Amino acid sequence: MSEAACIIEPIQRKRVLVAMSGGVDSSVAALILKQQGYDVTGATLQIWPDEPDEQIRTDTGCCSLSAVDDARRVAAALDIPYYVLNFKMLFDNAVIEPFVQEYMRGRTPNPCITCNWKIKFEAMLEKALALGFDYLATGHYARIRYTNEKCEYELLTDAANPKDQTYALYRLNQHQLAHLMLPIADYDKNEIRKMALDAGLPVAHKPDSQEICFVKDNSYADFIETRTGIHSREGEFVDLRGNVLGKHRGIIHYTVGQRKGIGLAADEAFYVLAVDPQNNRVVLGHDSDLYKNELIAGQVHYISNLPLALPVHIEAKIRYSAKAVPAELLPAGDGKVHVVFEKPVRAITPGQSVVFYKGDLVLGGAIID
RNA sequence: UGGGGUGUAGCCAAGUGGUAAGGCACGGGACUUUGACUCCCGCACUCGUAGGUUCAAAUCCUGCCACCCCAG
Repeated sequence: MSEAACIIEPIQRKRVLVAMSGGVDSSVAALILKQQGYDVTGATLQIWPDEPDEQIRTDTGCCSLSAVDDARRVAAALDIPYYVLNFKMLFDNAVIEPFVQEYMRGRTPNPCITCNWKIKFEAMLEKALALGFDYLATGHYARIRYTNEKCEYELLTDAANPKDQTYALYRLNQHQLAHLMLPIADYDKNEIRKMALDAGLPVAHKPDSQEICFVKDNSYADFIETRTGIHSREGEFVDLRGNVLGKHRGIIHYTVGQRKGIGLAADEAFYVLAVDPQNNRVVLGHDSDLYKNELIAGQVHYISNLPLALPVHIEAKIRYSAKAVPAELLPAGDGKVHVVFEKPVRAITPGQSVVFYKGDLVLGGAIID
């Protein structure tokens, strides 16, 4: 196939809106683009309703309000225009509400994936394009490549980079990739911090974010109870045979593979094997009971427009910090997929995403049933 | 109130004269842009209680208390 066959022409203009979280990564992303000569503007999403002073957090979190202050200072230091975009309603509807509902159903959602999917690369990107920008840029660790063979954009991991974030980006499509820049992809975290330091950015030493951005103190269960007004009901811990082992504090407190917080003393540690919202039960077992070699997943998404011929051998990753492991991807009816792993994997968790890779290439992913 | 047994941290449990293992739970930290896992550290100046023997006792002796079992 010749280059002439390609329909999509890479865009040549240079106005870039950088999604600035107030953290080091996105700040340096803006820095790099500016140094490369792009017409750079910064923007922070305001996604969480204003609250009194306590909301001014000084700790981590990709999206807390202190993020706005930090991002604004970085923008000033870089001498670029800066805006705050109010996405509170959308964030509430598209991220927080589903997050809460999923937990109520006994599942374990990943709000960061939803946020990237619905907010950053959908709503924010469209907003940027509507405002006349050519690109949206973020501080994610992942690479984008345009291939002339397929006339498509590809999302790639940086195998050497332990900060790889492709797991959270598997919902990207061709349109989005065509307008997305990930400037920090070729650097590692130490280099990024050094660049921030050298440029005198005020966030050079800010710690990495790590909590759910809209939940304080990691107490997501409290958050759910407060928001829904429903106090979680106590229920039974049972073993695989249905024997009652004790009482749990409400299913929203548990996720598959969890050890902490069960409170039962035994010869061997107990882990959550499954959450059963119908009977308000939590099934417990031991570590060896957590390994399974297959899963069914829905809401399948592929990055390429070209259909992926199933079955196909891939590598699959079942959670953010897991390793991608060899698996076979099969059709499962209803538009779902059946993933069969070569070796059993630990703690397959409903609500989490399974992401498909082929070497460095990110193929797509789905949400585990 | 006859006989036997047991009593070590929140739970289980080593230890039988030489100065309190371990597991689970729990707490703290590291790691981590979800929830987890994992890793590291901590966790009985004290062994039901009161005395006694001994250079030295959780370990031996005695009283008391508690619980369990078997008998009537």
